[in-house]
Amino acid sequence: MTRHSQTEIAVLGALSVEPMTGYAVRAAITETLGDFWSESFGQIYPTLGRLEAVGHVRRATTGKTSGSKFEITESGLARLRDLLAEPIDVLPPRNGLLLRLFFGHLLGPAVCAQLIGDALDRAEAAASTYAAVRAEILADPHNPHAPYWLITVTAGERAAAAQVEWARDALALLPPEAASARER
Amino acid sequence: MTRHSQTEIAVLGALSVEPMTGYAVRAAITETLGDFWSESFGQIYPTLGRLEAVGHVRRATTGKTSGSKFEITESGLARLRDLLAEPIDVLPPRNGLLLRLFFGHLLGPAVCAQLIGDALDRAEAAASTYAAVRAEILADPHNPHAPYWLITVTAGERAAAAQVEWARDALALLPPEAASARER
DNA sequence: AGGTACATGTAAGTAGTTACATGATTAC
DNA sequence: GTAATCATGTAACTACTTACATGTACCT
Repeated sequence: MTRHSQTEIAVLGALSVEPMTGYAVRAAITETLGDFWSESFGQIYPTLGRLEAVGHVRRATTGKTSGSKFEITESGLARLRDLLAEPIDVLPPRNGLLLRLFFGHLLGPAVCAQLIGDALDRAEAAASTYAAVRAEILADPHNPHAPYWLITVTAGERAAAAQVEWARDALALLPPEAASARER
Repeated sequence: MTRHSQTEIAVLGALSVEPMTGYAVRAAITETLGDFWSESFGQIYPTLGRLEAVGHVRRATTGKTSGSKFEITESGLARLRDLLAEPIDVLPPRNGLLLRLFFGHLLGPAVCAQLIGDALDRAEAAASTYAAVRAEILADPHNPHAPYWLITVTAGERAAAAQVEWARDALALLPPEAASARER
């Protein structure tokens, strides 16, 4: 059972919204999907090449000598629908923060407090950006994607809020510094 | 900047709690850290071999002919402390569910409702198991790991609760079936 | 003219999974 | 005796990242 790349979904998905260069695909993914997806150039260009070879994507030259816009073809759109309908290939979880905290006894309360505090800051920062994204989506009510994009933003908001609450819980749960600062 | 494996942390961490066989390391990781970490045999045994070669782990033969208990050495414990203190190597996010929902317009509300419903079920199931884990930790109040393990359980509880809330939000946000069942 | 952003790609390497092979021990 | 579980490993493969190489377009 070979696991297959979901990169194709992200690339075809980006091109389904609007034709763009590979460079712009990368920018679109990091800016728009950045909170729950990521791709590097080393993945995007080979993927575009393969998609072009099988006709799921077409290269429309721009006026300029460098760069070309990629646009999705009918078969590419069909392929995207198929891929979206396939079962989700769940990655094994790998949460480095929780792994460290699980062995936090060896690390000591002070270092753990630092780790949790950093996570709290990141979560608060994330939470504050979602409001802006939400407003942006609501500004274009005719976009048929809007309800779905609101669903993903909501996921980000809920997750960030939960992280903030957890971080406060966690700081309260830490043992007092003196008690276990230095034990083997 | 080569990224280095955090597998070593998980393996040394497991052995720091108690000496055990490689097989048991795998079991301990999937059972205890399963919600936020995972390792396969293909990673564990080579890692144990490398750790043994540099003396961070020692093979204590059991009475039986097959299998041997691995135990962490002093240098292994020092190594673990170092690794735990290193900056967390964050994996790029890859959430297949949100990726699909972001392009949910192409998938249609019915399929999306199914995806969200499945996620809701999984989150509710996860939430119900955390209570048992919490009780287990609280049953052994002398364990110095207890506060840290409670912190990780709390993370799981908060995340699961947030998922449940999000799923309900999301189902409410989905456009009515007729509106976008079949377009473009 | 020089710097920054745009644009496309490749090469090398890591981390990880799955599947396979093999055997010992335990429980029934 | 046989099936399930315990136990240790290896081989093949995939996905992915980073770093490099190369060049164009635009702005000042």
